[in-house]
Amino acid sequence: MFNKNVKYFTTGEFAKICKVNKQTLIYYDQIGLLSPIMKDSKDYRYYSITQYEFFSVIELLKAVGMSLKDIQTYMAEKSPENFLDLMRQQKDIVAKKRRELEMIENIIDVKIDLTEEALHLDFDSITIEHLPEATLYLSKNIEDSKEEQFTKAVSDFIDELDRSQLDTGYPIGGMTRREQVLAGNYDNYSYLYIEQPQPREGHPYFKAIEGDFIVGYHVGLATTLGETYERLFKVMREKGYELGQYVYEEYIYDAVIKNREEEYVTKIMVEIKKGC
Amino acid sequence: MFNKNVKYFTTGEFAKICKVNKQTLIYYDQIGLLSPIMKDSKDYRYYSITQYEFFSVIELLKAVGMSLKDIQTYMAEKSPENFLDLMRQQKDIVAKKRRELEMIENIIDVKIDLTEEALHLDFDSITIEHLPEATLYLSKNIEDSKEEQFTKAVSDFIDELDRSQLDTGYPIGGMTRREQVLAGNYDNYSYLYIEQPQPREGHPYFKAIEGDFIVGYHVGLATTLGETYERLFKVMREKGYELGQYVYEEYIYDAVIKNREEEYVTKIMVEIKKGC
DNA sequence: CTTGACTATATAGTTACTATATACATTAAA
DNA sequence: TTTAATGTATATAGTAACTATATAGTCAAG
Repeated sequence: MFNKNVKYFTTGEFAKICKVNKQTLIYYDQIGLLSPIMKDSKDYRYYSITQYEFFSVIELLKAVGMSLKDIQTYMAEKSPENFLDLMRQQKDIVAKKRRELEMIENIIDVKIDLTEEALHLDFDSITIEHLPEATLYLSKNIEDSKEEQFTKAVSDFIDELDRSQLDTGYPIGGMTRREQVLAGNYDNYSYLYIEQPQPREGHPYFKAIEGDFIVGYHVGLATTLGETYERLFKVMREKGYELGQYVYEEYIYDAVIKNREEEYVTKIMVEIKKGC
Repeated sequence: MFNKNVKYFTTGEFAKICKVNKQTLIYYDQIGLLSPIMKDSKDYRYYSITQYEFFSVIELLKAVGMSLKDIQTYMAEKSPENFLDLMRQQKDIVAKKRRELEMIENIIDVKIDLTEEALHLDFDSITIEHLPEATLYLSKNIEDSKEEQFTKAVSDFIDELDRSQLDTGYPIGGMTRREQVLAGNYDNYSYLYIEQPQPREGHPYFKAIEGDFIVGYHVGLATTLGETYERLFKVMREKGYELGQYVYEEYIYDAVIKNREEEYVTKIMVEIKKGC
């Protein structure tokens, strides 16, 4: 829309308009993606303002993730129809990217909330809490699983989190069945789980029961988890409770937040019921 | 949350879980960003499942645009407080990125609409149309401007489009004042403009008047625009109209869509009024 | 006991710039 | 009018974050 074709921009001026490095324009010229409309006898480049519209489409296509090579391939076969096709494809791609960012925003919010909460916790405390019903997405049953089975189950679980966008930012936890806990096998999980604060249709969710829990924190290596379990059970017995169906374990501080394994913090939630 | 520390993943298995190339994990190990929890005597790498949480945070930070170096810098100084700070920063960055993508989605929609419309146009037709009021964002006045002034004005205009997110995907057009058109100076624009279908507060917009226009299309180089203007004026006179305040020019097909300049199409909208 | 699938390292290639070195051109100030 | 600053150019090297390839050692199954 500028027929003032007499008026040209030098490489520096055009780079400033485009908000890129001058070298980038020279590079685009070299690879033949965007060449100046004119070169003078001294090989000085001159760009016309019509080329800005061209440049801004390149930027658009770059922003949606197209490679310069693919952009070039399109530019070699320009037509209104091809442009329409391209735009329609990119529309879907960019919508997907936008939704991904929205998911990341949610995950970040969850991480902020969880970390803020963790900062106010007293890791020495053992409390009896009434927890509301929670929706959990579970892995396959992994109780007594062998190495390959466990590996496969974890792999499948994480695959599904990715595929179905079930990664909410909440930690991945482990549920251990009452009988295993009583036998001292704290690390023989029945399921892995991840909390779903906004459960969606079409997934087989597990509803963690609403009820009373003894909640405590284990600071240190997983190998010494037994000590914390003993402390919890002591309180449980003192208060006249019996072990419920499941015990839940989640990392509060892990390798993402703490350097040394001895500083990792595990939250343990023991389902309890009044002894008869 | 997995104290089944006995169960390890080989590089290949872990790469599959993380959905990355095996070489990428080796690379991360080399730069010290994410090293396996264990190496055996044959230098085989073994990852524990706790490292997946770590990996997924790396992915999150990468997704919001952090460099591996910056991620590494954070990881060297981990603490709940630093993690919180980091997440709060990233929250804003990712929100900005999301809004950018939303803008791109809008631009793509506009480009699709405009291109679809263009496909149904008859470029030989000359029509008299009643156009509704339109909101335009204008450049500085560039009538009779010298080369540097013009360059500066264009540069400032485009800067402002970027800064204030006024790039709607509509073409940048040129408005020429009646007197210049009458004198045959079709290329002496008074203003550049871009249409704003959803005008926002706080900008000095120009309201293109609602009224009758002669609309025609010029196929070919801008240097021959005069011919099309003559055809338009002929129709104008025949129908007993007089030239209104401004003439508007926009590219329908430009370098983004057509290869050869002779195929470019310019839409010309001539404001008209009934002769007295 | 060999075959196929895995592991490792080392090195080179890739993309899209970005920086640097060197040389020539233009412009503004002394 | 010369000189200094700023601009242009090319050529080449460096960068980030992989990715591919070549070569060699390891392991488990038939």
